[in-house]
Amino acid sequence: MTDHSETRWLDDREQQIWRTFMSASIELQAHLDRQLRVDAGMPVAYYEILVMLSETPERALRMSRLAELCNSSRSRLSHAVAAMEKSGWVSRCAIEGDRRGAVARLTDAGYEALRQAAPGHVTEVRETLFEALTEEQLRALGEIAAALKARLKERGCSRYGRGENC
Amino acid sequence: MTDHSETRWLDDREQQIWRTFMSASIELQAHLDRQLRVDAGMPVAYYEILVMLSETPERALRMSRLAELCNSSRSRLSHAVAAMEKSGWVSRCAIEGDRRGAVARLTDAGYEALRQAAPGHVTEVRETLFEALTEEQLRALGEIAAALKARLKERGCSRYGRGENC
DNA sequence: CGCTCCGTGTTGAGAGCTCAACTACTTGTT
DNA sequence: AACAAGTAGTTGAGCTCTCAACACGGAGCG
Repeated sequence: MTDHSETRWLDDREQQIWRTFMSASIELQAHLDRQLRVDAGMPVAYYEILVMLSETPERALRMSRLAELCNSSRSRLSHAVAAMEKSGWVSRCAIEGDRRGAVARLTDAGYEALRQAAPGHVTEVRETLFEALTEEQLRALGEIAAALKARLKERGCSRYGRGENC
Repeated sequence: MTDHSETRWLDDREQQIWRTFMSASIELQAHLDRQLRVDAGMPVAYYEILVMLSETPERALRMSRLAELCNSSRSRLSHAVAAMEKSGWVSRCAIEGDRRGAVARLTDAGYEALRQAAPGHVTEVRETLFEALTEEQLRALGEIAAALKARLKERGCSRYGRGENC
C-alpha cells in the first residue's frame, strides 16, 4: 500500500473478468506443462530454454542473456541448466574475454529432444489457444498482452520486481 | 500427438502473440505473488483459499468443494490447508453425516490476515490490470478468457487434465 | 451380509522455484 | 596500483506443487 486512501474494491464485473482471466491462464499453463512432461519428459520452462538456444546460430547463449529471453531469474536458469546438463541436453562452457561468464550450448541430444517435443507442444498450443479464438479476439489478445507487459515493466521493477536487474 | 499429419507450426505473428501472452500472464502472476508474500506473508494461492472461505456464510467449506473453487487439486489443497493450519489461519474439523469428509474453516486470525492482505492485493490488481486496459479491451479479455476456459474444459480432461475428476 | 467399486482426503517423495548469501571477475575512480 | 562498486553465475535452504500410493468410509448389488 502506497496511499492512505480507501481501497477501491473490484465490482462484480471486474471480479468476474479477473478470476476468469487468472484461472484461464493458469489452467492453460498447467495443461501445456503436463502435456510436455508426459510426452517429452520436460517441464515447459525447460522447453522454453531449449527453444531459445535452438534459435541462435550457434545454438548457444550466455547465461544472463538466456535468462532475459526466458523471463527467468539467473538462479532459476542456473538450476535448470544444471538439471538439463545431467540429462545431456545442454552443456556449459566458459566464455572468452570474460572469465565470469558461462555459455549454455544445446547438445545434439538436446536438439533431438526438442525436435521430438515440438510437434506435440505446438499442436496443443494451436488447439487450445488459436483454435479457441476468433481472428478479432486474437488481435485483441496481442494488444492486451502487450499493454500488460508494458504496464508491468513500467512499474513492476520499482516495488515488487525480481530483486535483480532493477 | 494424435494425428500423423504434418505439424502446423506457428507463423511469426502467432508466435509473437503466443509468447507475449504467456510472458505477460506469468509475469503478472509472479508480480502479485511477490506482493502478497512480501506484504502479507502468504503466497497468492493461499490468499485465494482464504478468499473462498471468507465468501461463504459459515466461513467454512468442505475440502473437495474448496478445491474446485480454487482450481486446485485435492492434494495441493490438503498441503496448503495443513500449512495454514500451522499459521493458525484455518482449522480443520470433521463433517457430519459423512465420516470421510473434512471441513476447512477460516479462523478469526485467518480472517484478520485476509483483511490486512486484501487492500494491497486489490490495489495491485487494479493498477497492473484494470488501469492498464481500456474498457473495450477489458470486455474483450473477459470473452477471451471465457472462451479459453470453455476450450480447456471441453478437451482438457480427455488427455492432459489433472488425473482427478475426469 | 459380504463383496466390489467409488469418492474423499492425506501422505511422502521428488521436482522446480525463490530468496539470500556467496565466490569470482570486471570496471571505474582516484 | 589499489580500492570500491558493479556484474555473472552458483549454491543451499526452505517452500510449494505434482504425482502416485494409500487409508478409510459410502453406495450398490449379489
